[in-house]
Amino acid sequence: MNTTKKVGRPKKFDRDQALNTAVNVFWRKGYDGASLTDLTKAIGINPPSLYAEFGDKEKLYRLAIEHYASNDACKPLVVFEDQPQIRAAVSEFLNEVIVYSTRHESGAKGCFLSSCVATTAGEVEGVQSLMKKAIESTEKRLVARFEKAKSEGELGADFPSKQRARLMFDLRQGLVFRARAGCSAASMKKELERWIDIILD
Amino acid sequence: MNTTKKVGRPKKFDRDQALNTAVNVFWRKGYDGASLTDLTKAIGINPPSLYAEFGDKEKLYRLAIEHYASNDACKPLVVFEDQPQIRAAVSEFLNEVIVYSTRHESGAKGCFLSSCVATTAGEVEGVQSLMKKAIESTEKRLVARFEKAKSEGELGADFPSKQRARLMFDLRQGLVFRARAGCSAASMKKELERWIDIILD
DNA sequence: ATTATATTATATCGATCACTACAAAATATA
DNA sequence: TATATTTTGTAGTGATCGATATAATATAAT
Repeated sequence: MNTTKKVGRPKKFDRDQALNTAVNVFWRKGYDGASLTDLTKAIGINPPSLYAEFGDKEKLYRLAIEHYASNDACKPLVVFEDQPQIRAAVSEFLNEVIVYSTRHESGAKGCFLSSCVATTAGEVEGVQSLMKKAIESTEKRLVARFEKAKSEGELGADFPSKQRARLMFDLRQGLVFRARAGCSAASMKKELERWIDIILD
Repeated sequence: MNTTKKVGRPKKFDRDQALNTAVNVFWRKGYDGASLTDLTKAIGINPPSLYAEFGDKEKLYRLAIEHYASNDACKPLVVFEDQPQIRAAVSEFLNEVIVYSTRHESGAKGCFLSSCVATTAGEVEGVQSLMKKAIESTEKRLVARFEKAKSEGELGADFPSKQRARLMFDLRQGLVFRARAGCSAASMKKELERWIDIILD
């Protein structure tokens, strides 16, 4: 009864797709580097439509961050949760980090949060707390996967899930930083096996 | 014979100090977020002086990056090289990373390269290669310190210096990212002992 | 058909951006 | 003292920034 057609001229854009496009533009150019012209042209709408839908540039930016953080835009996490074997999960997580930070659809390298949003943490209101939330939420999911492996007997009962989740997450930052600097996927995959050992003990 | 006084009105600023100030401004606001007004006011000069000395904003930015990378502005590296014992060196390196990424004179959190310059890697010409150079130069110095410890018998002859240098460097990115997100120094120091073990085997 | 509603596209707004022309000021040299 | 040289401070430049007022357009309801 509420999914029926609405009165008035129909929108010519999809909100989620627009947010996804906005993420990609911000990812490539940064918050200050991305102009309203960049954003509206990429989304395919005119400024008034953008302002009616998202408020202003700052609000759009925060919405883009939330969209990225919530929408499984960070594929490595999904892979990590879905792999049935824990060692394969860790391996695929790190592999996927390398893939998505070197070949993302946005054309940008690295990670949206750590290679781009981080710059605005002290400048744009609310960004720092969004970053912290994203970190906590990600670590929580990493820990949960380790705990699942423990309950299934894949990992010992004394396996320090929280510690290893943090370790894996921090190592990830190194990879996406290298990717942003232009390091090749191949060069980053070299040490991967050793890292898996370290993470799983 | 060439350190004598120069003809013409004397400059009222020091080039190195100006570059240091520029680093701090860029660190806080990012490349696009830092306006010429921000920069000239912080340095204490007028726009024409800045342009005569540094060319333009983009060139100043690249010079600031080089200044930061070359001038031991990254204190953890210096500490790592100076500590006589290798375990203390690793410990002090990580400790110093946490200190300088949470309490820097610029007022900004994180690391200039990974929390700020990274954003402009695909946008400002030459930045990506400067980042890569900084990574390679840093890793070379880390490796050299490990090799020194090997030659002094502190580490076994089979210690994989290159691998551990990369590991330590990548873990560092995690710390500075957390710092940028507002994580406290105390919360980051918790896992530190474990990390030292991992790095030194 | 007419009306109400919602989104569109056009054409801008003042403010700020990076940058510079110009002349006064401060030094060394002649 | 006079001249050459260099940097300074003032006062702007056109361009682009984020954001909007206005009116045309496209739908549903009457």
